[in-house]
Amino acid sequence: MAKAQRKKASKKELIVQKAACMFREKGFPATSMRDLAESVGIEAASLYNHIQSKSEILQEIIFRISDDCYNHINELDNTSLSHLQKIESVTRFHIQMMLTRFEEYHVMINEWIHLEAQPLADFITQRRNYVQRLESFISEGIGAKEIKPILPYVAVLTILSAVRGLEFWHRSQKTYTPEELEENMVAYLIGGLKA
Amino acid sequence: MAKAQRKKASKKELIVQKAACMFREKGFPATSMRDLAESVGIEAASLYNHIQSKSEILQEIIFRISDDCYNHINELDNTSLSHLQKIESVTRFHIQMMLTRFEEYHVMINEWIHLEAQPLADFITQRRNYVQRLESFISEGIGAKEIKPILPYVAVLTILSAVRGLEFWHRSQKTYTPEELEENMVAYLIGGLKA
DNA sequence: CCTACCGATCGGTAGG
DNA sequence: CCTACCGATCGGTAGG
Repeated sequence: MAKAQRKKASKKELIVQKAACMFREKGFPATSMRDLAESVGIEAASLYNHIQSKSEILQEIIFRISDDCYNHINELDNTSLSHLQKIESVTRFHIQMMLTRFEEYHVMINEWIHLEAQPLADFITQRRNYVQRLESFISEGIGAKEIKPILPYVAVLTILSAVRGLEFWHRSQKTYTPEELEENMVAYLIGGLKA
Repeated sequence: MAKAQRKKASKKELIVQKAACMFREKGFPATSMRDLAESVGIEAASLYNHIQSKSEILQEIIFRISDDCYNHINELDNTSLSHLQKIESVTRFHIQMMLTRFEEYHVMINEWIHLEAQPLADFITQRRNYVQRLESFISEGIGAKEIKPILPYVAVLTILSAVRGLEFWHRSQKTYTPEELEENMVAYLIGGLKA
């Protein structure tokens, strides 16, 4: 890769990171390109040398995370984990996303409505698909008597939403360690599923 | 109450209801007063005969719901419910809020960041207070051996966030009944706490 | 409740 | 990467 390209790519990367922070703090519509430019350290007009549009930035943030989630469950197919262990793995994965890639994950979860028509449709399809695959882990686990009878749909929504609660820890900071939070939440959510 | 006042109050009510719908759909910053006026059926300027400002509407929506939540746990003090039963009652209360007062509850949960400085500070204080009182239900329940040992903070965040998952049911609509959702979620969240 | 309009700010472009 | 600037739209007010 040529030096100029590398430099450009890393500047774009900086813009995307700063944008994730600001979109999380204030929301996508309430973040102006001028605010963003200031936090990057350039003029608003100069942003457009690195990105196409405001909404392109949102797309990048969201689909990077969403693709990572999708890849994670794909990899589970090649393992010999039980159905319950797969659900546990997904739960831990989301908890870690929330704890270590807080800004981007938060933006995906809270700002996806502001995607433009086509990416929005793609996102919704991808998420529905994702939820359905998790539901099948649950229902197969119930069939195998690993998991208590429960509506798989409710179990999946509960797990995926519960993780959002860690947002508040991220705000208040430091009273508990990330490990404590993860272990307690896993014990609650996975323990509650065990047959 | 004079007839003119009653009429005015109900018009304001209509504005607040329509605003709740639109804030939920598009978010507070992305909803313009012109959009809102159109959905009410008047000109944008005329809105200001009934309300003071855009942010006053947001405040009304949020504090109505938030006060109702707060009142609900206050009433629990006068009951002889066990600690676990109190947590169950709170869980059901939030599930019902999500199912029956969807727009306003959703706005409270997702748009509170857009409150102005003073109401924002009030909201954060009230919510922290609320969370702490729920934590004490949990820790007393653990002390009384009604509830499994768990970090009360994690249990409370998990329950309150889990309810947010029902947002997606509200979107997709009708595959399951509200009762099924409530009973399944309560079985999962409360069942998972039982000692 | 409307018409007319305010200053501010938005996302984005031209041209260098 | 900047200066200069575009048309559009924002929340809100004046005056009737």
